[in-house]
Amino acid sequence: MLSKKTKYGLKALTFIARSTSSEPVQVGEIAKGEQIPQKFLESILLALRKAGILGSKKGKHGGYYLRKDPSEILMTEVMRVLEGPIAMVPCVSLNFYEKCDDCPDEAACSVHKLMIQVRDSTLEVFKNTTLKDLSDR
Amino acid sequence: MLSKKTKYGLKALTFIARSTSSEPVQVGEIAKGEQIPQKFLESILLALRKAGILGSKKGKHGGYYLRKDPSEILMTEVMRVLEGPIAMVPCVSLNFYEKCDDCPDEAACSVHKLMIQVRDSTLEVFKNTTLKDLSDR
DNA sequence: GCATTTCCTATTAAATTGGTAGGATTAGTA
DNA sequence: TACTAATCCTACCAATTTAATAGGAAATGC
Repeated sequence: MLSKKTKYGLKALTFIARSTSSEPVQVGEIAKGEQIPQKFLESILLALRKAGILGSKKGKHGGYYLRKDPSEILMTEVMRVLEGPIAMVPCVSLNFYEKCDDCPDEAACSVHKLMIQVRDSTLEVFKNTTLKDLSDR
Repeated sequence: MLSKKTKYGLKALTFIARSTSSEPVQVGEIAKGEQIPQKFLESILLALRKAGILGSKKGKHGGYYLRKDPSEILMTEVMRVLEGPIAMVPCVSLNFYEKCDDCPDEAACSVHKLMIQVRDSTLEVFKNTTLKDLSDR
């Protein structure tokens, strides 16, 4: 299940990408426009900034802005920041690999093989979708 | 993240599919062979039985058996029983559809479009994988 | 120097997950 | 018929995660 955090994060990024103003977009605006609890949204945007996807400016006329063109922001990157690993099990994760404690032999594990296929097909979608695709109507 | 329930369930089904005996497979055997807490496994197999994937026999020499040939048991069916909806958001779920409370217009929602693609690509994998594929080594 | 905004830490309530406990029910067998 | 071995069923519990809230520190612009 997609977390609210991710859902809110994607909506916020789309909102920012659609902004025509030259000034940064403020959390309050996004929260109001997308019906997201403001304080919760703050923490999400902060995470996106720490990951290098967003930039920010403090104080009056401050806010958040994209660090790259929407067409260069891949869903792989965004989803990993917001939702974490794309794989459904750590033992098939490319970026967050961890061995299962229970599985003696990964190559022989039936779940393993299936989850690799799911990972690859999901990855294919995220790799071919950018923020621009989301924000174009 | 894949739940332990699903992981255990898949391993148990594979175990049963690989059994050569003509007698049903007992929970205790599976629990021991796959390192799964027995009581937890009981509840999982019960769910699979109620969904019609497994059959059971009580008493001495009782246990669980497959209701269909492994090659006819699709992952779509199994995953829906164990993990629930395949879609990451209820508003794109084919079998468990629910409207989002926050989204005024589904067609315009940027998250919606992305999640439909993820659902379809995952579905494609599950639709083309059977229990036989998991249990073949 | 004051208002406005992001930034940071801590706390909390609710839901979910993973597992346990205990016994009822059913089927085979001596 | 009594006993044993298995599934079946209900309830409960602990740990974790999620979704949020609270309160203020730090920076910026006027």
